[in-house]
Amino acid sequence: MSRALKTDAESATLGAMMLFWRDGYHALGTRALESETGLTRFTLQTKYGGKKALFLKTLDLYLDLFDAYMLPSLRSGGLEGIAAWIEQRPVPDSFREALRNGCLMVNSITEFPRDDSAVNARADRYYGLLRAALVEALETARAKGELSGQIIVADAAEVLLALVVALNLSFKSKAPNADAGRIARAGAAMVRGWSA
Amino acid sequence: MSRALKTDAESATLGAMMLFWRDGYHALGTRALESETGLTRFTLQTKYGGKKALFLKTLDLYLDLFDAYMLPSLRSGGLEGIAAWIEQRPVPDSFREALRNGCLMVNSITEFPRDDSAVNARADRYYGLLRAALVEALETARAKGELSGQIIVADAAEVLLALVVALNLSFKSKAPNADAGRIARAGAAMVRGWSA
DNA sequence: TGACATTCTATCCACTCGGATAGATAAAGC
DNA sequence: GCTTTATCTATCCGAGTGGATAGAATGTCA
Repeated sequence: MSRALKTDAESATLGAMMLFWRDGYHALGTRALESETGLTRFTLQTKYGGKKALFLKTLDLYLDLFDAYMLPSLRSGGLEGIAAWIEQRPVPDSFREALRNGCLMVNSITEFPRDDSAVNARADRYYGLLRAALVEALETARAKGELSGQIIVADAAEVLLALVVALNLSFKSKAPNADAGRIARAGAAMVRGWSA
Repeated sequence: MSRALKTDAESATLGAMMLFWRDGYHALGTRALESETGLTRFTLQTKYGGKKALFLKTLDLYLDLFDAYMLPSLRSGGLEGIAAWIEQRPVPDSFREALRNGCLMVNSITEFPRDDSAVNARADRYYGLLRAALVEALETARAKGELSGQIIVADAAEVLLALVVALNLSFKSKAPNADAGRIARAGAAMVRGWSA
């Protein structure tokens, strides 16, 4: 029974994610959401619970994809793997263009009030995932004997965490001084300098 | 001739800056701007040229203050000065609370489209100011003989630039994993590890 | 084929947005 | 004290917001 949806839930959420990523939450209207994803405003209310609820769903999807596609190659590559990951993040081709809009999570942290607990919960997951992956990557490098004894894994992971976040921000800007390549090259050089 | 303004231009711009800083551009309406700063919506149009123009003015003011109050102590402090600056940014008391909303420039980069040239011009200045101050600080440290010969100033400055940007982002979030202190301590430790 | 459940289409709603305008008001110069 | 000039107050505007709803359309199952 029941009439078919114009767009299945998966592709609607993915399309919405790309739009929120590009425009931000406030700047994207429900009518644009409707015309660009095939999602109906009626369905947005009855099935997704409104704009904000759908947005949080897209944030969750974003983090799922981040965890599934970006982090694995970081975790296992050793020291040179970390450096290479920073220089050229392993982004699926379909996301290459979207990444020019920075990181949906970073963008969302700045766009919502400091005490938005729903967004903070996602931010917590984001930082947690990234930090854990960096720690794992560094510990793998240490186990392989690649890492200088002077390097403290926990501290190095924090510095790399900051580096990744800053890269995500500089992607969003066209300002020449915000050139991401410049930051990435310096970061990769730093990592290579950590070798034993 | 002419009636007096309810609020002088300087305090109106400063007040508007704090509000944009706290709420973001889209989330702050002209009516809230009016009631919280004393600025009149009439004056906003006739003297400032509308909401966006005023916003850009507050961005310029923000960068002026950043240059005048935050960067000098960074430039001149030597290696330990850099580490201390990262751990405890020299923020005037009146801005302590506002800084919980992150950095107005960082927030603005994420909030506006990638090709907003007016915002990009300010972002370019921000990155330029910060990078130059970091380079100067590191070169001062080198001149004093404090800096290890293995450290390349240009690369180290990029890493510190990323660290500062990431700190500004983590201020904005209440997520436990985004704790700024954690990042700052690791960054300061890294800087101290650069000593000769 | 007809009953039923669900979505779609098309409005409608109350509200807010940034901006514009007209008449009242206040300060300075003559 | 009157004129002049700029700002204030109050209102209005058209457009857009997220959300709600009623009737038409569509798909499944008995």
